[in-house]
Amino acid sequence: MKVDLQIVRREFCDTGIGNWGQTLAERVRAREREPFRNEGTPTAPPVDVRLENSDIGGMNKSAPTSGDVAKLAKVSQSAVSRTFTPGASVSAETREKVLKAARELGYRPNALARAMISGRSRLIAMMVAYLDNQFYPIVLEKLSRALQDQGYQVLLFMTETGKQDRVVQRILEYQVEGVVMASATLSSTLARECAKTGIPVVLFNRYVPSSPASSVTSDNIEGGRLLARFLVEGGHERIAFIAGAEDSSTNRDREAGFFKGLAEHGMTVWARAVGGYNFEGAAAAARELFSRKDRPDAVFVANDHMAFSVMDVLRGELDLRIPEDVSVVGYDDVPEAAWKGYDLTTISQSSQNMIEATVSILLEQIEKRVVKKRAAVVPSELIVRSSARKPKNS
Amino acid sequence: MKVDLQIVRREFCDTGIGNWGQTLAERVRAREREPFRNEGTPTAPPVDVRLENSDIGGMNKSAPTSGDVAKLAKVSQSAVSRTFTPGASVSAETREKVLKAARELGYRPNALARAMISGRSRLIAMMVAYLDNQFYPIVLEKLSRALQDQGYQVLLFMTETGKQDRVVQRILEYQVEGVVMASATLSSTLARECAKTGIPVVLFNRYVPSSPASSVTSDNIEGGRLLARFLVEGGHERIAFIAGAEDSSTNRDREAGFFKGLAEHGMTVWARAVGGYNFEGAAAAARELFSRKDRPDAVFVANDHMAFSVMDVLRGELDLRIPEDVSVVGYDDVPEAAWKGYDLTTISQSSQNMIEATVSILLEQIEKRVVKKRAAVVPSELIVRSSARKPKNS
DNA sequence: GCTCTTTTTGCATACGCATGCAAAAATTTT
DNA sequence: AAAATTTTTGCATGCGTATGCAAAAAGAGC
Repeated sequence: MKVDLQIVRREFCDTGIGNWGQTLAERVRAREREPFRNEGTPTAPPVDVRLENSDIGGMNKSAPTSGDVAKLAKVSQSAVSRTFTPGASVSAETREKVLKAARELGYRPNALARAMISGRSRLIAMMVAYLDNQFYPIVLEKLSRALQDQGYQVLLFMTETGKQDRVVQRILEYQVEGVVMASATLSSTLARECAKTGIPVVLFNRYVPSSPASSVTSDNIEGGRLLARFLVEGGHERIAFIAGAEDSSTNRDREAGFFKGLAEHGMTVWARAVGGYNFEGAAAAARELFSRKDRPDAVFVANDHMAFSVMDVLRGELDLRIPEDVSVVGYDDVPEAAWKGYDLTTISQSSQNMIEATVSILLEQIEKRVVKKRAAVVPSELIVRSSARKPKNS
Repeated sequence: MKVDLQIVRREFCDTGIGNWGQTLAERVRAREREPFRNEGTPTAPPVDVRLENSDIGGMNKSAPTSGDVAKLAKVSQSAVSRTFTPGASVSAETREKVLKAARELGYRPNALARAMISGRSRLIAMMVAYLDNQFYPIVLEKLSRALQDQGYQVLLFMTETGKQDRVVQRILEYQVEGVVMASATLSSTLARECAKTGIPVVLFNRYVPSSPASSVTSDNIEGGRLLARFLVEGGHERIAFIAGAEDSSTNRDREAGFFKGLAEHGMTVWARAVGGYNFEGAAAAARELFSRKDRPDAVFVANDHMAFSVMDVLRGELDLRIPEDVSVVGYDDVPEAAWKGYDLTTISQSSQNMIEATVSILLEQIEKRVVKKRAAVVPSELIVRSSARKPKNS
């Protein structure tokens, strides 16, 4: 077994020899005449490593088990298990023996077996519908890191409208200990299905009163109000709104707060269109709103992702200047909003805070084995940039 | 057991009552006076669902097993297993009985147990260092979808430089059947570590000659050449380069191809700086290159992500016009490159093709149980937009 | 030294499922 | 109708680990 491994490694070394620079030069030269090459030949000759039942010389090598370690360390399998279980009762002496043997064999506990026996998979499912709105990749990254730090892993599930049921089945088959549904447009019956099984579900950036699932949102209503006030105080008179997906709670709340905010200043919305939270929809909505005469002089686009599209249409197609002719504000404060090409005034919903709330809700419910509906609302903050005319006195 | 569930559900319904509109209005009103509220009280009273060892009335309810289904259907456990194993030998009659019982109990096969016994976890690890460069979220999304379609799931691992070893341990503990390392800056010894265990590893967007891991890249050398030619033919005379991470293969190849391309037209690079594939590094590099007199009239930035930052500095801080004063080209063709605020001329490395290659390499090696180094190179295509002066005759 | 308490250890079992094997049932052939 | 063949079924076992339990070992106190 050890010998086998050595052979394998020597093979790798043999074929991999040659320093980087030379290899690179070769590759450059090789491509000088033939510009494109699909599935190009590997620079180094392929290295074959046959595994599996070659039955030559007896046992197939496979990952060492706790039993193997036990045998080598001359202790029981339980001792090995306890060595790798924090808080279990092992003497320092046997622990050392076990660790030594484990190192020698390259032993790693099998997380799946552990999950089975202990009923704790340490897996959290993350359901996402799309990752092109930059808000979600960032959430995914932060959530994944936070959970990793707590000893959990993220199992990723991409959903498509229509196929969501099957995805939920898969999630449950994998015995995940919690579910984060991060998409504004996921069917809420899914959350109920999950909750039926007793695993905690967090609707991320979404709130459904009738659902048993917990939720984490920013204060979308307040965010909408802040934007309304900002635009009104900026002296705008024809203020429009471009909605996201109309059946999403984020859109409803942002819109409700926005309208409320307008009303508080004695105004109403000048025009409204629906962008569906996607790029093309937003562009179409912008064309619709701004090609009539009496066009709006300001527009709140329900999220940043759409706002970029709207700004492209306004400047590129309709020759309008931002913010001189039209003010544009968005929602989310994704990184691109700070890029100078857009410099978008927007509402920051702190992904950091939202992640922390999510993790804390999940872990609490997992550990206490109590699924309790919680709704965390993190504050919204107005981020003023240059895409909208500012109030005089601020 | 069934009764319990009913109770739980009724509780949910009771608290969740009230149509959306009313709830919304309430929430709006509730916030009129107190603008911000952290961890706000949930709109609906919390719903408690106690699970677990209440020991009242005997058994705890837990997920039904194949044994439970077998008992109800009056067949053996094997029959249940075979019903859920495609291609196994079951008569239509018993299959029906089993399915009926399964439906009745809400049975779902336990993927972890299945993985243990069959040795096939159907889990693929995806290692990523960061998701702020939009190229990677897109890859993650597409890869995840593609694998899902093949019956696999993606287990996500975020790595930080320094903590990578621990992450690899975790990956291996979860018995993943394959690993995709999607980051230009991952230590290559990790790939070797994985390969030692006999599971296929694909370096995504990275190539390491000395590593046993397979790789999928775009033709970075050719891409660099194409850009060089494009800039030269565009009449630029002082062409600069801003590198990414210097130890990454993407940067080396892009740079090598670019220099080669310049050389083919009798030119050499005018200036060079290092941006490290991150936003701030790129900005600093731009300031460095463009604040001396005799500033470049064109710059190739090693990826789009950095290019956006460079463009912001050029236009925002240095008051240069693009492309009139400076031409900028990037690499990757991330979605933002098409946004009108940047409209970046770049090289498209087709994530679609790269994903397909990745999946095909992985699945082939998983199924045949043979780990063989393969290096797929997908073609690079020049995408001409407006951020760089174009050649006269094209 | 001996008893009493605390810690350590190994045994045995269970987690939920897949699968080889042989018996049973169904089907085909003679 | 009996024999030969094919299909279906159940039994038993094992995947790799965690853990309750009782036996063994190690300390503590006298």
